[in-house]
Amino acid sequence: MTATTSDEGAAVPVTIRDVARASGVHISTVSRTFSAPHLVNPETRVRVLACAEDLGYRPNRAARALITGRTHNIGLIIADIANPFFPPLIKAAESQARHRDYHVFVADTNEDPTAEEELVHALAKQVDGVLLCSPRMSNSLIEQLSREVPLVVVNRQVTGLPCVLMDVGQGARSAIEHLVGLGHRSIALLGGPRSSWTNREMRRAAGAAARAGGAQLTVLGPNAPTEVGGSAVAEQVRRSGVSAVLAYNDLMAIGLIEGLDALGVRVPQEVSVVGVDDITLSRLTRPKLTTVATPTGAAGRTAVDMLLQQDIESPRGARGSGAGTALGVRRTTAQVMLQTDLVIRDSTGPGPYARPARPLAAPRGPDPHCPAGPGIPTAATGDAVAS
Amino acid sequence: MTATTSDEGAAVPVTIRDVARASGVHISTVSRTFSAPHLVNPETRVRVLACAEDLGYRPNRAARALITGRTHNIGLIIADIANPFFPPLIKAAESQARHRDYHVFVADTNEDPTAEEELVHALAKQVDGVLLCSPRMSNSLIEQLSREVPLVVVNRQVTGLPCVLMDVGQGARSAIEHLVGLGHRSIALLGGPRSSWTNREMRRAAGAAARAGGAQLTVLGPNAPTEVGGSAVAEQVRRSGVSAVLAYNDLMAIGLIEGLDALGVRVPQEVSVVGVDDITLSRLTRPKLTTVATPTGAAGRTAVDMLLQQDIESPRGARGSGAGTALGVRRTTAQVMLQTDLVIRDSTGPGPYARPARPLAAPRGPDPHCPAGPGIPTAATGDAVAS
DNA sequence: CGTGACGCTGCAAAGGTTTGCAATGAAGTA
DNA sequence: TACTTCATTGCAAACCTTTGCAGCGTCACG
Repeated sequence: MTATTSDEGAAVPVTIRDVARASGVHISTVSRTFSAPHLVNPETRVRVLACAEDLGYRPNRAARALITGRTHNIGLIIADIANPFFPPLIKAAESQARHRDYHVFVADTNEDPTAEEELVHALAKQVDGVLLCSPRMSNSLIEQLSREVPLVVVNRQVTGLPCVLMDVGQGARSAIEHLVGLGHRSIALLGGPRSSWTNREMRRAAGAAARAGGAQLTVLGPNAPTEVGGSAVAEQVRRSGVSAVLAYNDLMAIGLIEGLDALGVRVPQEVSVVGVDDITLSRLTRPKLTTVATPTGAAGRTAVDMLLQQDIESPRGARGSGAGTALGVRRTTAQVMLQTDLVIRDSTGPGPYARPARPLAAPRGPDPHCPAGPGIPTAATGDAVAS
Repeated sequence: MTATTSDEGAAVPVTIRDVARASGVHISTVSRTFSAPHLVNPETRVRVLACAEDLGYRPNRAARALITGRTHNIGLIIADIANPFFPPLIKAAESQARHRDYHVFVADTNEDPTAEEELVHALAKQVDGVLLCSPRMSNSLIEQLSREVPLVVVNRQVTGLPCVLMDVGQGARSAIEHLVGLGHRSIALLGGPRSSWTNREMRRAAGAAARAGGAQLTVLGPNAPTEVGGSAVAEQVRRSGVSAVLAYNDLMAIGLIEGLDALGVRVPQEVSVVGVDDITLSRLTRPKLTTVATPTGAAGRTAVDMLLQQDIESPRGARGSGAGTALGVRRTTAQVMLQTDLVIRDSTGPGPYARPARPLAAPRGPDPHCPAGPGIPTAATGDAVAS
């Protein structure tokens, strides 16, 4: 009869001390049995393990963290869990973390910069590092927070901090070239949140690509990066008279298509629409969405790797004179840029300046209006990855 | 010059002790300044707060948790974050928790019962309680785990534990009655995961309703509760010759519609499809999905409330002789059942035994085959909540 | 037989915070 | 004046674990 575990209800929390008492050894031996098994006699070890099992002992991770300075948790701060862009990233990060014996805690900020900051503070001491995904707060605040807890930023470039980026610039360029190749010369860009790095990148790249292709780009926004954000601008898109739209986001693209549909504007017959992300949903709506696929899974994995690598090379343990949770010297500050891919489906079609479908034996002569800038490398158009 | 906060890089973690030194009081006074302000002299308080602000002090929640036994965190274990059913629940839970000064940590299990168990253990000491959403593990295991950490179960009935349930039985009944009312007599039920409580409830209720309505119910499954799970059974649905399908889930319903489409079977002209959940997506696909709306937001809020209530009434603090983290005496064991609602959209239409569209002045006489069970309260059919 | 090495274990401090209790001093009451 | 009350603060134990150091016994080697 040691620490009685009453079988019904209310279990008394069993600590390392109970196990020590039960197995007749010192608590340090029990501790070592779990954290440094090779240091304890095999016989003792099995006895201790048996007692622990018997009592249902589980090490208190909070107490352990207090002294080691390592929680074996990582935090994942997400702008909006409801955006289907994120779950694949979350799952990839989780699986990668699990392989390294880490747990992931996800927190949602509702696109609110204040919530972001508060969450970083709240997580700081309970995790070994934080992945900041598509943050909405300022770069300077991010830098400041990075002094409190190791940070890896996803979808945002912050100098001096490790970042995982997706090449949406390249993606936007491909999309514009695709549209230009289809004969569109008047294109709208549906902007996302103002504080989004992705948004700025797309704008820059799309502008340049349009200029190079002899097309005119109208920027509409900023808008909420959701379906309603997209459907809300449908009227504006129609009035603007463009024949094609590149949306910040698949969700917005889908919302826009809905909105246009409600206005009696057909996609892609009257307006072509391209999204970004290639969320699962984009394959399920009609028309299926042409979109720029982003490597979300790879981003999650990479981000976790970078965070853990950074943790490992820094001093572990908060013992001694102090520099606590893995801060300090020489942090990896690598910035990784991942490729994106244009996936052509059914929401894009020939525009007003389109050349005839079959280059040879064309029924109608080539469109005289087409000023098709000479050297545009019109990326794969007809025969691409179409679903 | 007290604890120097080197401005570039590597900040030394500042503790309560630093603040005490800086403001010339004992650490206990600093502690009280934060956790029991009314106990300290206003003048002292402002001085301490100023120093704390100055040094950038933040209480170490892990250490605090170690002694109070309260982390002010709650864990949220989710079967599959990628299922759009969950985000609204997560967000509602988060917002409710935030109001009560709690943080929510979300973890995804990939529908894996083992991961579920492991996650509960990992979370146990780092949160004050766990919300188990649509768990896949056994009831007995859940009961056992509930001895380690306060638990609230969502979408599963476990006797002796607080549960938040959605009345999918009622939902399935309404759906079947709707279909029967439309003239369907041969209906399939697309089952979900075997270990799902919702699945069993639906099966039971749908079976009863079909019997009452004089229709025949074929159960197909179990299946993965995803689009691919749905599209995978399209062929089987076609072969079975049913004219209507009730799917476990909107995702499956949408997948099924896709799959049928690929086989050239049109919805709702040839087969009617009803989903469950009313995820945002169900309004965006064509045809728009008829579905049983579940109150996910309410479920999230209620679950958090029940958990916190349970925490509050139990002994706080792990001081004294012990019953530690909020276990014990008289836990609330309420089981809440939330209403569901049938939302009729475009994926359901008249079946083979349909009565003519206009009851009066019918062009064709009433179908002689229709054995329409006398007293079926065919819930709102034509003029319902249609989008 | 003495010495050193080694394997195993115990001791105690440390990590950052909370909190019951006691001490201090001032104000109020009799 | 003596005694009580009250507000404020300090003291130190406690939470659970890890870990450097030292002690002990055993064994091998010289």
